[in-house]
Amino acid sequence: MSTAADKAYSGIRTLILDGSLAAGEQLKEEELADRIGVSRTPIRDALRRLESEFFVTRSDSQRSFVADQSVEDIDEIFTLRAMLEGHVAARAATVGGPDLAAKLREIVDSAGDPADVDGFLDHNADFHAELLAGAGSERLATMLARLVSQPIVHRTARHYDAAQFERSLAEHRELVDAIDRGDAEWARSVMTSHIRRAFHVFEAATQSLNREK
Amino acid sequence: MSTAADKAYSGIRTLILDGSLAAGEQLKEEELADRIGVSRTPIRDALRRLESEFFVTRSDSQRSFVADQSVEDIDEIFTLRAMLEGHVAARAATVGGPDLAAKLREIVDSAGDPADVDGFLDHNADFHAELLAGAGSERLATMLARLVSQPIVHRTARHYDAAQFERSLAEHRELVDAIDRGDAEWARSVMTSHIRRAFHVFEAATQSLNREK
DNA sequence: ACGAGGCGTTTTGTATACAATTTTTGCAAA
DNA sequence: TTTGCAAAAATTGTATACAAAACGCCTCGT
Repeated sequence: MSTAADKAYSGIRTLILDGSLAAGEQLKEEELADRIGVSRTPIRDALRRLESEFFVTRSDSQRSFVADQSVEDIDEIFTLRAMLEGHVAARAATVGGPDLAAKLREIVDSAGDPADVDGFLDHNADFHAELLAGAGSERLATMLARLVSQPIVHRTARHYDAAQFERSLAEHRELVDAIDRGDAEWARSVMTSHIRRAFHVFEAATQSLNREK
Repeated sequence: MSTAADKAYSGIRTLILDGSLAAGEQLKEEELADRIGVSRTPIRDALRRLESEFFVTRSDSQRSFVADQSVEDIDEIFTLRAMLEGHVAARAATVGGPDLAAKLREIVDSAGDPADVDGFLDHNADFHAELLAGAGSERLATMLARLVSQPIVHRTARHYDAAQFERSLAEHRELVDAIDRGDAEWARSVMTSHIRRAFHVFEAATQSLNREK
């Protein structure tokens, strides 16, 4: 977070995520520059980066807008994520083997109190990161990073109850078994279910939220 | 191609693809600026864009390098592409239906002389574009665009013989049938084979090329 | 009323100077 | 020789001024 470009990036990202900048709204470089306190140059950098992560879209004539994330969009994101992470799991099972399984098992076993949401999020992030490293595919890692916006993961986890945390852990354990045995298709299936289930938790939470209005 | 940024983008891209800039070589903004005849600002833009398309990577400390595309990298690209385009085909079959099939059939039927490589490439691009539009997923379209470097598609097609062009057309026709009937899994399978086969043509061509040395 | 075209305003694009950072170089001491 | 360190050089980051392009509004003609 040391450079102005990073400041611009996380600044704009935050403004979008907390709703200060509404979906569909136009992003004006100069206005953002004033608001964040840097010049237009790092703002432009940040906009390009946010564009690559689908937070911002550009019109045919280079104007930037806040991308809207409807439920359909989020469904699409989870679908793509399930596909890509399923592939990661399969690859990890093929190339990682028992060595990778051992490392992952260590992470799973160190999981703390299921009631601690932040602890779970850290553990979850560690697990997925180690798995991604184990699959050894740079491109895949980059594509996933661009696709998976952590705020969505966090919002999803905040709606987990104790049983769901347990289930998530159990899925991780099953995934480790699949990788230990080198069964790619098993690993893929477990991961796909894992992500799809997360989507439906998210969806249910969103709907109940909308009903409240 | 009207702006300086576009000029920088395609200029650098060309330098990479024709080998003037070797894989792993460092890209210096000022040097590129001199070489292409624009200032550093549009060069930086272009580098970010090329980075999002996996042509350029950046070190931990922001230096840019030409990404090397080994056979393993290309295998990975085709694998990811097969997965994503397979998904496009499945989605197109689900949401597009007979209407989309009719549009696609029109394109397939207008295919010209199989011996005309450029004609085939145009036809092929039209077909895949229409299919992508039919699937109606912005994010998927963007991800694919970033992943699929047209030069690789072109290089692959240059190694097709008449029988392979015919087979490619036949696969397109089968895909249209699958979409017409709304059979998502059929569509996915056809597309996956279509891409995997293209990979192996590319691979074979590359290997025979290496043997010549 | 309605569309075409022109003109001022707003917004993005580009060049350039300077600042900050990283890498390399050169030299001295162990 | 090797290591550590500091100065120099190379490279990227940032601000800013000006250029170019896009947009919106208004008028004018039909």
